Formats: sequence, structure tokens, C-alpha cells
Amino acid sequence: MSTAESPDFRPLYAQVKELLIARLVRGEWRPGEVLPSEFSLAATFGVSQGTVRKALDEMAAQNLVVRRQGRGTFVAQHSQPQALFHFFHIRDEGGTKELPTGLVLELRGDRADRAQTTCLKLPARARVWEMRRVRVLRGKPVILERITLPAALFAGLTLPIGSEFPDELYILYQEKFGVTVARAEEKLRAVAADSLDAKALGVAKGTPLLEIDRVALSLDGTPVEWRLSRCNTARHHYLSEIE
Amino acid sequence: MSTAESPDFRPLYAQVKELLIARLVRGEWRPGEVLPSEFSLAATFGVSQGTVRKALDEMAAQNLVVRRQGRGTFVAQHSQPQALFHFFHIRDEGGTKELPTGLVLELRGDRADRAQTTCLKLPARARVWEMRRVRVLRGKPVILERITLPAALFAGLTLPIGSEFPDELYILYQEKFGVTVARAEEKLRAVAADSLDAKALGVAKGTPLLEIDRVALSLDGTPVEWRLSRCNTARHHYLSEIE
DNA sequence: CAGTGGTCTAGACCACTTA
DNA sequence: AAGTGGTCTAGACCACTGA
Repeated sequence: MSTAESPDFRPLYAQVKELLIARLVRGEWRPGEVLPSEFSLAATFGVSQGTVRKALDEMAAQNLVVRRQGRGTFVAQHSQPQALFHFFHIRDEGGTKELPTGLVLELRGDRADRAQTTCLKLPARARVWEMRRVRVLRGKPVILERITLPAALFAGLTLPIGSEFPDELYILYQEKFGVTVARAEEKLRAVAADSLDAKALGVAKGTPLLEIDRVALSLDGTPVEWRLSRCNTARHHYLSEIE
Repeated sequence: MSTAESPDFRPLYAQVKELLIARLVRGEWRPGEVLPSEFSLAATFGVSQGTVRKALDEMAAQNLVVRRQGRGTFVAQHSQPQALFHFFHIRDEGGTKELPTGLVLELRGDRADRAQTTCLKLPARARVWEMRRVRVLRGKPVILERITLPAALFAGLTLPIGSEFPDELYILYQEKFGVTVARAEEKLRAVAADSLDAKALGVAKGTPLLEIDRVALSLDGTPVEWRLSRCNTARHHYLSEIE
């Protein structure tokens, strides 16, 4: 493999991985689609199968692709079971994974304020979508969210306001807008419920809530969502597993 | 490699890994010590170097060993820089990693109560150590902890009560008692400060605090510590990175 | 059955460390 | 210079999948 124009001392497999990710970012294969086989990729890159394998194994470890013996290597999809809980860490007391439903309260377009431009690395006064929703677990409102999206990435966004539906926004982002959330950084704090929180979650004003401040990044590292969640942790908790 | 006594269809490298971990658990190599080279291990197990490599690579990914080119493969140590923040996720607003100091308030032996036997999977009325301490960041008390340890694993534990020192208990567990914490599960909730919390952390009673309920497990999966922390998140947060 | 990823081997060369 | 882990290759065989 020759990248003649610049001396490049990174390992071959790392270069292969980078090229494959660049092709993913470009949307060359859609989520759920199968990639070419290891041998075929090895041939096109002019490296051995083992080198391609190492690149793909690392991508599988980062949840960018899913490998299935006998079938092939597929572009990861947020609708896949293992992906569904990857970005959702709220569990009930037994640790059971329950899928929340969502209720959108409000969705409107606006100019970004300072906090929003900072978190999403947008130019001043960029257009954003601002959404508020409640997430419901076992029939009770547990999480109140305020979600900010760069309008440039989500042109023509609409959502069924006021109706409850099994939600996973990241599936929507991926399927309708071609935006794949690859990783996220969450900052957790304890805060007191303000009167809006209290009303939406059915708790007293001042009740301690778990605040989750999340910025989600796409495959190429662009911030694509800023989400501020407030969770009633009376009957639920946030699960963090440290390996 | 023949494990003649029982049909074993697991991959060779997985068996090698299991054998190596068993030897770590048995304390065959102490933390910080160097393991035999890949070639030497391959010879003793009767497999190829590549197979040993795959086992060691997985162990390195789990932070059980540290590999250093040109030097060798070493048993992971809690005192190593990358390990120091692996189990400590509290950051200040800038995201800076500051090392806390610790102030032990109390240390006493007792019989385990129901909560303690449940969390640590101990028999009823087993002996435990119960410790309370405050952790200090930038000169301010930020975290109040109540730590329970099985006395059986920590015979003769003593700690400098009332004096502040750069703390990392996991280094102590490893060096003085041969107990290596390999992973942990944390449940996070928002709670209101009780009067003890308030006094220790210098906040008003009722202030929202981040509660971290952690059970730490050793290499072989035995629960070795139950830690209930309450953090003042006014100037700090808990960082969770989702890959 | 052919094609896929998963495992295992053997050998070559490289980069880094220590003596 | 010798020894270590890191990369890369080529080829063999296996287990699983779907036509």
C-alpha cells in the first residue's frame, strides 16, 4: 500500500482502518449494509487479509461495524439490540433493562444561544432545533430532556408532538438524516428540581434530580446533539460499569 | 495443547488466557512484575506465539497487564498513572484530572448488616471493616464515603485516622493485602444531603448530592469492597465517556 | 455447496529497550 | 547485540450461513 504523497509511519492496519472509516463517513455503505469480505478488501487495499482483519476487529470493538460469522461484516445500526442500551444507562432497581417511551412536549427552531454554540461548536447565531420531551418508564415520567440539534444537519425535522411512542431518537437521526452517533461524553451532577422539572416529573420542587449533560458526536467527531436530561432517581439509577 | 480430561471447544487463546488469569489470581506474579515473554509462554503452553499474543492482547485490553515494547508484559498495578483515574471519575469543571487527598474519619470492625452481606455476598454476621472518610479536592471537602470491606480479606487493617494524605485505597489493597480490584459496578442517584453529609461537606442540609453506590470486584469476581459515596457536584461532575 | 468470518500456525522484519 | 513486543504476510483448517 503506497500513500506516496506523504511519509506515513503509522501501521498499515491503522491506515486501512482510517480509510474504511472515511468511507463510512462518506456514506459509501449505509447502516445495516454488508461490507466487502476481508479478502476482497485486502485485494483492493493491496494488503493481506490479516491486516484488514485487524482493522475490522478494532472497528467492531468501537461498535462501528458488527461482524457475523458466515454472513459478513455489517455497518452498525442503532436499531440493533446491543446498540439500544449503549447510550441509555438508566435502569430500574432490579437492574432490568426497560425500554422507555417518549413524549415530545415541544419542538421549535431558533438561533443558538451561547451555551448551545459552545457545546455544539457552532458559529454564533447558527440555527438549531430545540426539543423538550419526557421519557416514560413503567408508565411514570422519569426523565425530562432538553435536546439541541444543529439545524444544518437535521433539515425539515418534524416529530409527533404530544403523542407517546417507543422512542430512540438515534435511530431516527440515522435513518432519516444519515447522522450516526458514534460516541458521547456525559457529565453527571445532582441538582434540585425547578418548578418546570417538578411539574413534568410529578415531584416536589427542590427534589434532588440526576442531571446528565451529554454531547453526542458523529463518526467524524462532529458534535451532533446536546442533551440536558433531568432524571428522577427515586426508583431508577444510572448504571456505570468500570472494566 | 491438550486438556484431555474434558472436551473443551473453546478457542485455544481463550484457554491460554484463562490459565494466565488463574495464575495471576494465585499470585504467581506480583503486580508490577514482568511475565515470561510471548515465546516462552508459547513454549510452556505448547501453542504458537500468535495464540499467546491474542490472549495477552485481550488481557491488556482489560487492564490486567500492561505491555511495553522492548521491555515485556507486566502485571497491572493500581499505582500506574493510567490506572489512577480508571476508577475515579470525578472531574472539575474544566475536566481537569485532579488527584484527591483523603481524610479518614473513622475505622471500626463490626458484624455485617443485611445490606452489607447482600452487596458483598458474605454469610450472615460476617466480620467487616467499616470506614468513613472525606475526600478533598483543591482544599475543599467534596466527597463523603462509607466503605465496607470483608474483614477476611483485610486482616489487621489500620489507617492513619484524622490525617490527610494523598490517597488511593486500591493501591493499599493491592500492596498490603494482595487484593487487586479488576472491575466495578456503580449505580448513581441524586439524593438530598442529610445532616451528617451537610456537616462533612460544608453544605446546607437538603442540598442535592450525587450518590455513587459502587461494588468493586477482584480478578476472580469476588466482591471486595462496597463503597457508598456522596459527592457535592456544585463545582465537580462525574464523567462518563461512551464509546 | 461456496462464501464468510474465526482460529491457529510459522516465519519474517521492525522498533524499542537494556546491557 | 540480544531480547522484547508490534506488524505483516501466507496459508491452513474450522464453524457458520444461506442458496
